[in-house]
Amino acid sequence: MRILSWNLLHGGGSRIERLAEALLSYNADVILLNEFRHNKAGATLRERLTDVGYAYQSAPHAEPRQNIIFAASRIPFDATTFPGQLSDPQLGDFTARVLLVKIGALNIFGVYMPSMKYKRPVFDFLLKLPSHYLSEDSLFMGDLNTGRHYEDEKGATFISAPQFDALLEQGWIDTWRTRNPEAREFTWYSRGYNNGFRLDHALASPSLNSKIKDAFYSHQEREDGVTDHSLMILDTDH
DNA sequence: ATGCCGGTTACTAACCGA
Repeated sequence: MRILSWNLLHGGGSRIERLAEALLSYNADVILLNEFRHNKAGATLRERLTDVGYAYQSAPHAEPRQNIIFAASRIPFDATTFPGQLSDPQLGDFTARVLLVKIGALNIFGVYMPSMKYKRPVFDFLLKLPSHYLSEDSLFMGDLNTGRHYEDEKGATFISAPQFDALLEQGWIDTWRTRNPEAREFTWYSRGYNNGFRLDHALASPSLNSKIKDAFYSHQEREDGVTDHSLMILDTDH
């Protein structure tokens, strides 16, 4: 099974045809998108996906201008979004940021992490998930908007790096890093900081990790200006 | 050192995103 994750940047807009073309070229079984929007570009993309067999699609309810998470699959799945659980006493409620795509015994949590302090309740939600997920075939995949200091960024600027590390300490496995321990690749580039950051990740449970044949990024589309993030692909034995 | 930028649109000002 091939699982693909990609951030469209503000729903895609006029770039949507280029995004669709690149997306479909990878022939993934399951597609997780960040910054999808329920607007014209979103509808165009859904049509393209439906046309080539992605009959199963899911996204939380949202206003057309909101950037949300979206999943499409050629294999039937059960979808669960997590909005209510993510309310925070200090930060308030916000749109669903986690979309569970359940395919048989495989739990794929598509994640679109907010920025800055708004990451905290979403990380807390992931950290407090029932422990059975870690012993099953499970995955957190998407734009986590963070990574490890000095490894996924040049310095130590990530706000939620301790929570990212806490997920790894729980036993979640950074599928790309464990296969590329010394590599330095980035999935987003800041012109302001003049630095690259690896923000897009796939964290797998041990049993799922043992079934992953390959975990890699494609940077070409980002370099060509199709969107501002690299895309990520996982190939599993499923 | 994130918006002063840059992309998007229930558009041409307001929103969102490292």
